Amino acid sequence: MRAQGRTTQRRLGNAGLRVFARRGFHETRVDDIVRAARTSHGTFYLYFANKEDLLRELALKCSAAIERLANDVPAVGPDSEGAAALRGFLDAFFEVYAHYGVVIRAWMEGQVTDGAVDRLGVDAFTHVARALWHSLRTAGAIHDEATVAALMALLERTSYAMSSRDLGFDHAEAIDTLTTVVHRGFFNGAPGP
Amino acid sequence: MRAQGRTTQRRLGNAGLRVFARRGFHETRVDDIVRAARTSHGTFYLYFANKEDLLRELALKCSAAIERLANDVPAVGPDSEGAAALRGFLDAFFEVYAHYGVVIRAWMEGQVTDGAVDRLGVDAFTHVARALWHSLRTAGAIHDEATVAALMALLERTSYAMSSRDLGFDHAEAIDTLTTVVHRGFFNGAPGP
Amino acid sequence: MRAQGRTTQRRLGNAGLRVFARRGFHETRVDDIVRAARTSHGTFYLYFANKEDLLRELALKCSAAIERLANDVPAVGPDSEGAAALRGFLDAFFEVYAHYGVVIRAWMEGQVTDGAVDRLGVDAFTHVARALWHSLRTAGAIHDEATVAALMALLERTSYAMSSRDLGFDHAEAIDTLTTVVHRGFFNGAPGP
Amino acid sequence: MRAQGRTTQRRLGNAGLRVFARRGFHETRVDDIVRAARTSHGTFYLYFANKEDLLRELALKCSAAIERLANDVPAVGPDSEGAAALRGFLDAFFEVYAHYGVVIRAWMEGQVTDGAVDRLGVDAFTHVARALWHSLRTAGAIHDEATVAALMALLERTSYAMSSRDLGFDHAEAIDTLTTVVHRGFFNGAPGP
DNA sequence: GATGAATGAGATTTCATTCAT
DNA sequence: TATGAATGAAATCTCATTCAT
Repeated sequence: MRAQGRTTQRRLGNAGLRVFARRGFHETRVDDIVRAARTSHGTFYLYFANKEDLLRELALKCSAAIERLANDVPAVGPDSEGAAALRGFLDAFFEVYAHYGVVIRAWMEGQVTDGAVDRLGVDAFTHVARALWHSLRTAGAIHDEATVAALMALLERTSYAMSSRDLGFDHAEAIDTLTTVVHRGFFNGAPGP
Repeated sequence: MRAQGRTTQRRLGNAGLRVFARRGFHETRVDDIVRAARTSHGTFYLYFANKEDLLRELALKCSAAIERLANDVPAVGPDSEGAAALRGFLDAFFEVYAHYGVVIRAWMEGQVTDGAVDRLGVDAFTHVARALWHSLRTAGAIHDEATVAALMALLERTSYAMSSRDLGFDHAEAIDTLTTVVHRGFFNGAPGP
Repeated sequence: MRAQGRTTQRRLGNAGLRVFARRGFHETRVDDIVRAARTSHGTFYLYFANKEDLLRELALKCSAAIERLANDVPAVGPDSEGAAALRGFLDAFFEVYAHYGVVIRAWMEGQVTDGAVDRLGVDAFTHVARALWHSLRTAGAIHDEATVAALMALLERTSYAMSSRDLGFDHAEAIDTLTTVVHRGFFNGAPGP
Repeated sequence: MRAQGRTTQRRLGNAGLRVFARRGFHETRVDDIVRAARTSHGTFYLYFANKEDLLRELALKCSAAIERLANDVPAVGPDSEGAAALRGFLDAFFEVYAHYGVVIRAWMEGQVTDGAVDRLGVDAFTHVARALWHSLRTAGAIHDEATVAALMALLERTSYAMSSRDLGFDHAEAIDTLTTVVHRGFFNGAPGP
């Protein structure tokens, strides 16, 4: 594949991400994607075996991004410095979600049927969870499985809400509050001034 | 419509809930529903204009169930009695979610296109959120909008995880832990012994 | 069949005529008819074998009405008295058409598949044509087959136009003019004053 | 759309005209059309939104043909030369009707639901009527609205009869007679020898 | 006599995918 | 490498007709 081909493939990938986000995976027609990418049906099938294959490719990129997140889980101390570190991580988390939200949801709803790729996603999230577990333990906080699951849930759900529906509150402020809540509720953060 | 008709309609509604839950709304074929309800295509279209219309009807019932939840948000004190009250509410919340999870997800993904019904759902969740806000205030805890949103997110996301994927942990135990986390993290609950 | 039954049957017949006229035979649903007759599907099939059967019944009544027309074709002299006689006939013709137009059209379009009934219609129109032929001959006018066909066509087509589309001209005036045209063009009527 | 596509679309249009003529619009199944055009269901819906849309396209062509007729209405003198000119026009009129009869009937029965296209048809016929009005006036004959309407009716109805049912008389002879009748009855044509 | 529920054959329509150019 | 045309399997939906009550 040469430069032109790679460009076309990338254009299709981006178009897919855009249209999936707007319409949802199932409601998206191949026709929508090729129109958004300003190319043709024939071309789409030149680069992807089918609609799911495109999702799979996007899922691969997404899992890589999540793995990077896992490596960036910081140590979170009880003081304001810990809160800042936590906040940086939450920022990064939401960033990934804003970009790959659809893919993540498709994942969670079991629409990624390729077992290997599905596994990659589960693994990536597991790594984030494990990193959080370590961080919680380091902080001397409760760190059993359920707590970690609850923390993950909180992050995912909030990300989803922030990326999909405009809930009428300020983005930065929301992260601030969430940081506080997570810091105190999960990481034994000290009550603020 | 007579008794027999009402029965059939109810049977179709229940079948829909079952099949939607198993297959997801988009993947469900009208054929699946009528087979599950042991009736015919024609009969389905006698009672519902189409698949979406069935979802709409289910959404109506669901919003009523959520409204009932909103009325049952208890006062949550810092002691173990408060924790027990909270736990009761969480139980009820998960119950509704286990029953109507698909509908709620369809709602959140914007598949309920009837504006009026969509509004009912938003309203119902808003009422729950407002009731939680009151309860947080009564408990003397942080109760700004973002905190409430985060709490709602935690409940929803955990409910989803518990109703859809078997995460390999015990149901009752999970609610226990969640109760503790929410009690301490959101309601100023006293640290356990 | 007792009085109540006959009433119901008549109600269905009238409803059919009404709905056929509004929607056309093919576009009419049995459902439309029973709703218009304020009765039920089951009842409809109590009195008619199917939708076509209703059309057949209406066609029977219609052919009787047309036969009566055939018997009322007057002698048409060249003077104003002849014109008056002609006008009376045209009035009657339009009357029948206004009532049974749909049935006649269904006939002409071959939607009455019962051969015997179709024949009744053809016969009835043939009788009218033959009566007109006699009248033309009596008047000393051209009276070959094609002329009669053309005259019939003129009557039918005008009736159709008058019964279906509002062409923005006055009904009575239209019959006056048509009387003049037919009188002069077909019956050797004397030019007016 | 490229050459191949245009060919296929035209093939479908012609097939539609053929099948509509044979079966009638309502009785025609999309299946009949694609079989006649030797193509597939999918292809049909590639070029037309549905059966009505095809009718609409045909109606567009038809209205153009009728507009051409309107421009070809000749002056009709009282002598045999006038009769010949009239005959030429009637020939053209029947030609159009033989080709587009179904469409015209569908029009008159209100099956063309697109208001704009319906309007085109009404306009086209109005133009023919207006041209006939001019011609009648030029000939010094009665030329009020109703007379023109009657003349139009005669032409349409005869065309319909000639194109749809074999009435057992000779085509050419029928036009001859009609020419005579119209010439004398409407255009003040001189009585023949 | 009357009813509304149920049916299923058949029609319409969609859309992922293949193919010839 | 790119394209638009073509396909047909599968889905949705309609509605005349039958039937149990």
